[in-house]
Amino acid sequence: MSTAATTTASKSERAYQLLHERIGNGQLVPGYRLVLSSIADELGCSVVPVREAIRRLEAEGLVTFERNVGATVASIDATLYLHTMQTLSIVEGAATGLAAHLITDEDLRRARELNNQLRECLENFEPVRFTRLNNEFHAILYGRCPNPHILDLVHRGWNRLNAMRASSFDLVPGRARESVAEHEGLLELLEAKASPHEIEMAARAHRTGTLNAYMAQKNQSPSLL
Amino acid sequence: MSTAATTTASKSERAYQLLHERIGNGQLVPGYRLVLSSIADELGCSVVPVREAIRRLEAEGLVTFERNVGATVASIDATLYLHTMQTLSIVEGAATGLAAHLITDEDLRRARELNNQLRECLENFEPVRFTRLNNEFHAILYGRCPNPHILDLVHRGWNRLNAMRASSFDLVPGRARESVAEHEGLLELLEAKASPHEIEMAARAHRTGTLNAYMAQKNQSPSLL
DNA sequence: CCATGATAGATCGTATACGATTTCGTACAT
DNA sequence: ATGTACGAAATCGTATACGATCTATCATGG
Repeated sequence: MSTAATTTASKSERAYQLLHERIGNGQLVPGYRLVLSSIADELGCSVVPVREAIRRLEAEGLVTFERNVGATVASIDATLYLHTMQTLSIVEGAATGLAAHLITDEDLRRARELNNQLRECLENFEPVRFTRLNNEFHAILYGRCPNPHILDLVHRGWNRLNAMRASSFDLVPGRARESVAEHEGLLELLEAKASPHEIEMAARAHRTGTLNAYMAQKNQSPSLL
Repeated sequence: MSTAATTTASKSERAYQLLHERIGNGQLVPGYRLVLSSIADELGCSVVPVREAIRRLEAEGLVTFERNVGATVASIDATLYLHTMQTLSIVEGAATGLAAHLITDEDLRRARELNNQLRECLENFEPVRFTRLNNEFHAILYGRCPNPHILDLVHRGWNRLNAMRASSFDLVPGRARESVAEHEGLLELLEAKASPHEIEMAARAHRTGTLNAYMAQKNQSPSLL
């Protein structure tokens, strides 16, 4: 009956999505205390669905939960950031490598167009748009990965990283420019039909910010971090 | 007061662990219907904690859940098995590579001892013990990985795979023997202080069952599957 | 002034109850 | 005999209520 999107979403699902979005866009900063009853009141539901939503967020690492104490938005730590980024570099690299031989010319064309738009963002200093387009760019590169589990891990990693960046870790200015250049290198590898392994390692290195070093000394095996 | 282990574990935690174990050891076969009220009765608690436990299991991929219908132990599919194994190969490989430079001589000694015991299991045909010792062996190799997120992913992968094997996919007879030989190769790489990248790829190839092919043509970049 | 213990408040954990949805069996019409 | 409609049973989804546990505040003694 409803032409709009699923209006039959369960309340726990709505609670989950609301909190997920608010954590993702920085409305809920790390350390913020999530009180079940307050959230339930705001959503106009009881605490049971809210509890379930929070446990799901906990499973994704977006909130921490302590028995009889409560939930707080996961706080950030340089080590945590590093670990998350490292994990993402591995799974996203693998996804990109697995997707490489399935990517279409149209995908590559769109990716190249996005990368040009990223350049514009750099010149006009549009960090928000940059982040969005950057996500789109990478989503194209790994999107054809035929293994849904790996794609799921990539999304989880992005979510965690996103939650972190929105709060305190923001783009390192110089890094963004470097990133766009690295994208170019990735596109060239893909267009040249390089081996999946080489593409995987390049995508991984891009995340770890050492693609250039990798390209310079690619005969030597690259360190993981 | 209680000298025994944590008696204060929440009921949802107990429900989770019970179901997790039963799925892991094959008591609950894929396709089995998990009815909240029945489990609640058996555990002597209400349905709310059971529901939470089941959603956790769902998040790990051990059960599937359908709104207003119920939960069933995740059924197995050759594709699902392949995807799970592939994911595990990637994250476990990465974990092993990251752990390589932290592994101790004592670790290697124990690993070698375990591998010898695995050989005994082969000769005496002890598949159950083989599986247990095999898990221990790999746990030693990747155990020193300093990134807890990656370790978590490895454990999730093992759990899913374990749930599958216990039910219908069992050890391929010939593969077990091959596996022990590949362990030997891994140990040699570790003892020789090979590069993390090389160890990562060897560990990954071991999972995908193609270490030998990899060793034979290791100049060429190995395909991911 | 500081340490310690008790009390009150806040919050979580779970039991119970009831409504919503699905599924399955049965009767009926074709 | 087969397909369909209807109704009952089963099961999930969530609201509400109450007990358990933690935290913070404050009084008391050193």
